[in-house]
Amino acid sequence: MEKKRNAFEANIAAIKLMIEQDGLVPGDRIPSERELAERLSISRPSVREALRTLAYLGIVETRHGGGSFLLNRDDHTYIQIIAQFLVTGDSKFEDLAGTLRLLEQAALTQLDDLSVLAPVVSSDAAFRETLIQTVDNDLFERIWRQVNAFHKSFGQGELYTQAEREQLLNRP
Amino acid sequence: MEKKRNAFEANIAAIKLMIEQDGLVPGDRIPSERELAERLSISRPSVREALRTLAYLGIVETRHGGGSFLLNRDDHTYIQIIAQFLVTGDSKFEDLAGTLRLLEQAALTQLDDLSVLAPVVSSDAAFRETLIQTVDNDLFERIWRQVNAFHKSFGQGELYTQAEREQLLNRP
DNA sequence: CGGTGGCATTGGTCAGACCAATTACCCCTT
DNA sequence: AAGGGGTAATTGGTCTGACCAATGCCACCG
Repeated sequence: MEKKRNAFEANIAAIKLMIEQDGLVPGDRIPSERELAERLSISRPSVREALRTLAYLGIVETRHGGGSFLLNRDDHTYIQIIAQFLVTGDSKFEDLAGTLRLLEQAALTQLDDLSVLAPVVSSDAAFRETLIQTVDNDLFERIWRQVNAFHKSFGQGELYTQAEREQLLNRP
Repeated sequence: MEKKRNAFEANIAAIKLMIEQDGLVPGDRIPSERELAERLSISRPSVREALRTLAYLGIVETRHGGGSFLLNRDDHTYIQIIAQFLVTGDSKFEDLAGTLRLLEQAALTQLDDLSVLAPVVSSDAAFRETLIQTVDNDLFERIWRQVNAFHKSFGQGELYTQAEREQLLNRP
């Protein structure tokens, strides 16, 4: 019952919970701001503060006069938006590349048949995409995809050179 | 110039620009909501919608009665936000355990000196915690921590048996 | 039957008010 | 003069109500 402390975040959680309980799926329209305010017993400005944050994170989309809609999880743009604030993020950029290498290294140790990678060894993106999909773990794949999107938002090129990719296929 | 399209995002950009132009550094106090509204020629509710989003992303912190302060970028709570959305909803439980194993497998391949793990081989939690820390990658560690927390919330016990942990130390 | 204009709905923005927490400041005591 | 305490000003938190702007629905008209 820690009520008073985080009313704002509680409102965000309440809206997300309501979306869940109403069984809304991506593309569905969510209740109007006025209806949300009434159902949650909060004011419309409070609803809006939560809704704008969700919209900024790319979880919902609002159309003037039309309503608010639940977006696909893959449409989330918050990573690019957050990256906008990381003007001095060079030190953390190494974390991104390092994490990607770790994730892909893990996938590689799981892989028995390396032949599936041979056709895509010439493309960095396709090579890594294929590698991750061999794991067949939805959560793992989502994590990789988000980190990769974050990494790409910094405008970097290939993660491995062609020679590195070929070497990875011969090692294990 | 700028279109009417995205007044909200324009407000966020304007606040960010003002922070830059005022030469504010992490820890500094930013102008009050009322002053921001006046300087940007927008209403206080509009200022609040932008500020609340920045606060949710961990870029600023607001203290009731005290003001709003610029946070250190190294806090990067945005990673927590990203992780929070990665590990919500329909993640299958077996994906959680599988992802943890993958992450720890990746850490293991990076580790040269296995002796640091010997003292903690008797404890599943300590073993895995120590293993992750050897990577020295903040983003990687946070991702692991979030997945592990979610896994624990399902009330599961040890991820590896004692025999499995000892085997991991002898393999490479 | 199709187009179209009006009206209800919904998001966008604003002004003002009041409460709650914090901070600043002045005055009194020592 | 220095320190402490209490009060007023400042600031964020929330709400009410209002009006504008964009959209969508639907009855009406051609």
